[in-house]
Amino acid sequence: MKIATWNVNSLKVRLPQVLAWLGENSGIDALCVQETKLRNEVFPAEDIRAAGLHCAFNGQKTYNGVAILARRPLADVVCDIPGFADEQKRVIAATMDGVRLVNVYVVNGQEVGADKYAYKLRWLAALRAYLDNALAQHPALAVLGDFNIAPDDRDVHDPAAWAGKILCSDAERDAFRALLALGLEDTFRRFEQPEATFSWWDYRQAGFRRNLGLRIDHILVSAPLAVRCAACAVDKTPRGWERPSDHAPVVATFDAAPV
DNA sequence: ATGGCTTCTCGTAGAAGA
Repeated sequence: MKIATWNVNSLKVRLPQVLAWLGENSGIDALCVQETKLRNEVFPAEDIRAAGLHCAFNGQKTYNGVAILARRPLADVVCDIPGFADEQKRVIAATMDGVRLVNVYVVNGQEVGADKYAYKLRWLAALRAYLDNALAQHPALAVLGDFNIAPDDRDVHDPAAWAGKILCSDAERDAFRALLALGLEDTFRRFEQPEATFSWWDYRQAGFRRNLGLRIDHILVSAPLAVRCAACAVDKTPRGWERPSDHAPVVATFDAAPV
C-alpha cells in the first residue's frame, strides 16, 4: 500500500497534474491534497471519478480546502476537527482498506507573534486532542498533510537564516513533537535520506533550481503502521513540471497487513 | 530589502502563502 500527500496550491489549476501524476504512479492507493481553494459545489468530483478514483472533499472559496483521492471507496468521512470552532476548511478524515487517513492543512501562521501565529498554536493543540482520540479508535492511523513546520534543522536549507522564524520556531517544533508523543512516527525519518531533502521551494529566487527549500509536508503513522512502513520519499518530479505547485508530493510505502 | 513568484477575488491591487 502506498499513500501520499501533496499541497497542490489550487486544485483548479493543478487537477491535470494531479491526474497525470496518479496515472504515472499507479501504485499509489490514496492521495491527500491540500489548498484545493474550491467550494464543495465546484469541486471537480466528476473529473476525478472519470479517472477511476473515489474522492472526499472539504473546501471553501479562495483559501484552504482539503480532499482525499483514492483507488478504493472511502468510508466514515469526517470533516474538520469536531468540537473545535473553525471557519477554515483544513481537515478531512476517511478510512480506506482499514487504514484511517487524516488529511491536514496546518495553519501557516504568517509570522512569529502575529495573531495568525497564536491561531496556529491553538489549532495545533486542537489537532493534538483530535488525534489522541482518533488513535484510540483507529489502531492503523496515518496523518498526512502540509504541517507548515520544519521539524528540525536538517529540514531547512539555511537553518541560521530560518532560526526562530515562522515554520521553524521552538513553539511550532514543540507542537510537532507533541503530535509524535501521542504515538505517531515521522515515516520520512525511519529511513536513510539524501541530505537537503525538502518538500517545498519558494517560487521566487529560483528556489527549486537552487534547492532552497524546507521539509514541511509529512506522513505520520501509528505504531502498527510504522512497523509495516517500507519507504518514505519526496517525489520532486512534478515540482519540475510547467506551472508547478510550490510543494512536491511525499509518498509512504507499506508492506501488506499481517493476517 | 518592506523585494522576488503564484494564486485568488463580484479582479485589474492587495492579500496570502511559506
